[in-house]
Amino acid sequence: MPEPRKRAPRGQGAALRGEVLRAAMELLRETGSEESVSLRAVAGRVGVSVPSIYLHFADKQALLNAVCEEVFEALHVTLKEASSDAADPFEALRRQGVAYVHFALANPEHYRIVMMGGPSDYAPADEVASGAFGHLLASVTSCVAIGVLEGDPVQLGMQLWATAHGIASLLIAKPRFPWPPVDELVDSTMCAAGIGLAVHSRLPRDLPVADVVAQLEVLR
Amino acid sequence: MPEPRKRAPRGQGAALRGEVLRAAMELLRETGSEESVSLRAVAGRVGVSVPSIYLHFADKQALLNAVCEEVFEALHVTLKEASSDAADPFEALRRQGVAYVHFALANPEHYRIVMMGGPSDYAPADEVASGAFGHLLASVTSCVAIGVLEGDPVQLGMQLWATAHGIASLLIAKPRFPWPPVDELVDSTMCAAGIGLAVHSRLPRDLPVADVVAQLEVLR
DNA sequence: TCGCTAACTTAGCGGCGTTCATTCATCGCC
DNA sequence: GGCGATGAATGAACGCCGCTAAGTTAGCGA
Repeated sequence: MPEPRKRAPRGQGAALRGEVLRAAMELLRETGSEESVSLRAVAGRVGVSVPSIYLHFADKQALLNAVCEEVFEALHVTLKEASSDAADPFEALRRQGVAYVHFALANPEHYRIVMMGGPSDYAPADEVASGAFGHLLASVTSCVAIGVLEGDPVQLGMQLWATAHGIASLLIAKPRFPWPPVDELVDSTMCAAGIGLAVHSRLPRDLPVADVVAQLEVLR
Repeated sequence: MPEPRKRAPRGQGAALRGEVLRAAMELLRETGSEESVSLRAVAGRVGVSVPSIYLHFADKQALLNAVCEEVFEALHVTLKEASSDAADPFEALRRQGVAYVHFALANPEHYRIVMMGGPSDYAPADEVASGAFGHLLASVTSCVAIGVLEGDPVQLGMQLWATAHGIASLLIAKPRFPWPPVDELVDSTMCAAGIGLAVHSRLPRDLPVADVVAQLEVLR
């Protein structure tokens, strides 16, 4: 039943690291649940004994963190592609939000361990975090530059991130909930969030929302 | 070391259920991590043997689900109180959002198992879900009635829920992230979300956001 | 006093992450 | 060709976990 693996030649011990990482990601995808990614299951899939994993990963968490790095990078690439041919930075933001949620739904367990895990689960390295988040930040900064958004780009970026994450993580955590059609929910929420930020940032504090609504009637 | 517990009298077997549930919630709060709430730890705290728990809960998940029910109900009460003295339904929504995030941050592990757990972790009973969510829905419906919001109240409610959840769950999952001041982040995001929904729902499709922004200049 | 039964325990299963001492296989070197 | 050195990988075990089956204790009605 198990497939034994040939011992790596002298200098190639590190090859096992890649195989273990690969097996963990596959198991996560195939089983769809983190808890069934046990070291014994990973070792069995690679065709190796359990303690061999400890030659390349300090503990199970380190292995999962390595998985997270991969996922984070894949997310970064996805967001970059999604927004590459946007007409303007605001449109780029919307596309990134939609792509973000779609990525999460396409890789729910991967997304879960990266973004919904325990507080100690994964603290992305600075360069990794600055990858995906930095890309988002660049679009936000462009929006501020052309006057569509106002305020601190970091805070604006986090608010948009939180919005996309809110939809993604709820859809993942509560799949049985009677959600409306996902695409419409995602698109509409991201649009509303963007517009909300644009509008809110240039409103006088505590202006009754009714006044805003009234003013907008002329746009219809 | 452990504190033995006196056997309950004849008809009072169910008393143990309450003690177990209480101990589980306390452990969750004190340790701040779900994984250290083991049946052995719970049983030890109650002063009882592990299998006794199975007299009242089918398995560990059932115990955690019972914890979730308690948390959900507490959340419901919190939201109701927060919005009870709001001037208008839109203000009620904002207050509910802020209270929601504060509740989550005050009870992070409880919030985690209810809202960020595995897909099978907790499917709230209909009457429980309709409690907290129903209350939110009522406020949304009022907003639609007075014309501040437009559209399907259920979808609008879910969008607001997702926004609040996004902030709460990110703050819980990534506590080391350099967040801006929480109160301001929460308040500003909830305001922006509400305004965004109000504005977005009454805009022609694909209206460039720049037009909206230009129109709003008069409000300054 | 006896028996029934609710309330609870003892003992143990298999699986988990982790560790330590050990074995195996390959390499450069004489 | 033999051989020690060393990198690659292992076997066995520990303590914890959720869970189960079988057994024990205590109080009530008859």
